[in-house]
Amino acid sequence: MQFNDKVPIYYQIKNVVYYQIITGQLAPGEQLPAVRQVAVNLTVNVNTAQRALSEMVTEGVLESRRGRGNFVTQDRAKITALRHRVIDETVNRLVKQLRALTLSDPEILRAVNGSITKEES
Amino acid sequence: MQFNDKVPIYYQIKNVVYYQIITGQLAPGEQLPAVRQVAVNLTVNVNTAQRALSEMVTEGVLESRRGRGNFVTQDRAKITALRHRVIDETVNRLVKQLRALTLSDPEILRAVNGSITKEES
Amino acid sequence: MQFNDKVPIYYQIKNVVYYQIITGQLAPGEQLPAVRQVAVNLTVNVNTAQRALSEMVTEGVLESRRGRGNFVTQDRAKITALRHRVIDETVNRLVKQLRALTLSDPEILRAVNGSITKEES
Amino acid sequence: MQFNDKVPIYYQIKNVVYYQIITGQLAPGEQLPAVRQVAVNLTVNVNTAQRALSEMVTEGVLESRRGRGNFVTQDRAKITALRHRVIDETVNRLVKQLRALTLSDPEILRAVNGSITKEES
DNA sequence: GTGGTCTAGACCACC
DNA sequence: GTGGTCTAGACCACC
Repeated sequence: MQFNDKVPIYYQIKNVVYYQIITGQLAPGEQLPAVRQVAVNLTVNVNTAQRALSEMVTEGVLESRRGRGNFVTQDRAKITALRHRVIDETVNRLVKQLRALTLSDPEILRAVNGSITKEES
Repeated sequence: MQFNDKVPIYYQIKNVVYYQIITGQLAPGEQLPAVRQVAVNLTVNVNTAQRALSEMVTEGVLESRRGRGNFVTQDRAKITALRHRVIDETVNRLVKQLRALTLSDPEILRAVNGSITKEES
Repeated sequence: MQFNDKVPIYYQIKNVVYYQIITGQLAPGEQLPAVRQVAVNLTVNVNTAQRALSEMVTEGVLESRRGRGNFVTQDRAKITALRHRVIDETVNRLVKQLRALTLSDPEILRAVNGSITKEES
Repeated sequence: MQFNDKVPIYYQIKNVVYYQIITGQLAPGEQLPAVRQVAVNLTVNVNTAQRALSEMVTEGVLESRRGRGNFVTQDRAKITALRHRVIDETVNRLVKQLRALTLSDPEILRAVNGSITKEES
């Protein structure tokens, strides 16, 4: 009997920022709060916040301007690609979970369709 | 900026057991490890494990036989109902996430369909 | 030879609150005293009081507003259902006791009728 | 907010013995276990057990034979009277509770009738 | 051995 | 301030 998925914190931070960029809460070119501020906001170690941000810089989602701060990329194509990547990961995770629940592929489709059709979801 | 999943531990435990029951790793009528054993296995306090199990007893998913232990219900209908409940919650959570990613309903369906069709997921 | 009622304390607390809600001493939507206050009033541990209240939240009899307090449900149908549930349990317990006292069903009815008719009860 | 009914222990003991006599588990003339034994069985103080028994002796339900022990009365009329007394108290208590739950007298009768009619009670 | 309940005390999240 | 969760440790009932 195992549980504790233990998604690393820096990974969770990345996802939060991803969502904000995809939904436009963080616009292209917009400046992010200072790393130290991010760390305080999330009650997280500065190094953890730094790791999350620097990985996103590597990915090209963020741009780091030395001494100025971190900024959302202005490259719309990169944001679109990010959106597709996050969607894919989300959907794949779900499909995996549903298959683990012994659902066949047609049943999965029907379940998703049912959830969409309902108004209250 | 918020993240902290903060899914209570007892809730996570419930989900692990749910999965084991739904997938048949825990068969109907099968005995669970003793509460204290569950607590040790998950490095969790006995009360926390107890809470998870006793809630599942209330739900009818488990049966508690005083002084004997906890057992998976023998009532197949309850297990089926549990499976549907867990599936619903899983799918609804996904749909919510995808909508948050600004996906329209047809896009959601297409995305799920795409994920299923791919072999490597 | 067994006796020890051993009705758990949290269960007794629930019953007290049930009565207050059913009789209207606690009106729909009314706020309950803080959990810690309830615990002090009943000279009971906070966790015990918390357990009683949170079970009633699960049942839908109470509503918990995080950081604000616990409130009686505004849903009159739930209160009516609660009243019926408590009545049923009370009556069933009695009938069981009377049958244990070797009363036949007609004798039970006659006894209840007699008790009602008397003025001094 | 009050609860703790606090039915005195000696009173609870009396009720247990009453039931045993009424249902015939303790036959007329039958000897009861020694007071010290009763106390041990119920994990109760000897004085408490003694009080329960001596009150029942006063009531004529039990007979104490010095140096021999306590015995159920042989007088059937007393047992019958006891049965009626216990029934009356039980029924009156119920009626009181149901009235507290804002039930009218006809509703009480209907509720009891309903409970009797159901097979599963 | 098993589960069920309770207390004491802590820490967190939301307000 | 409010409720929610968790740990540590105890004691009881049933087996």
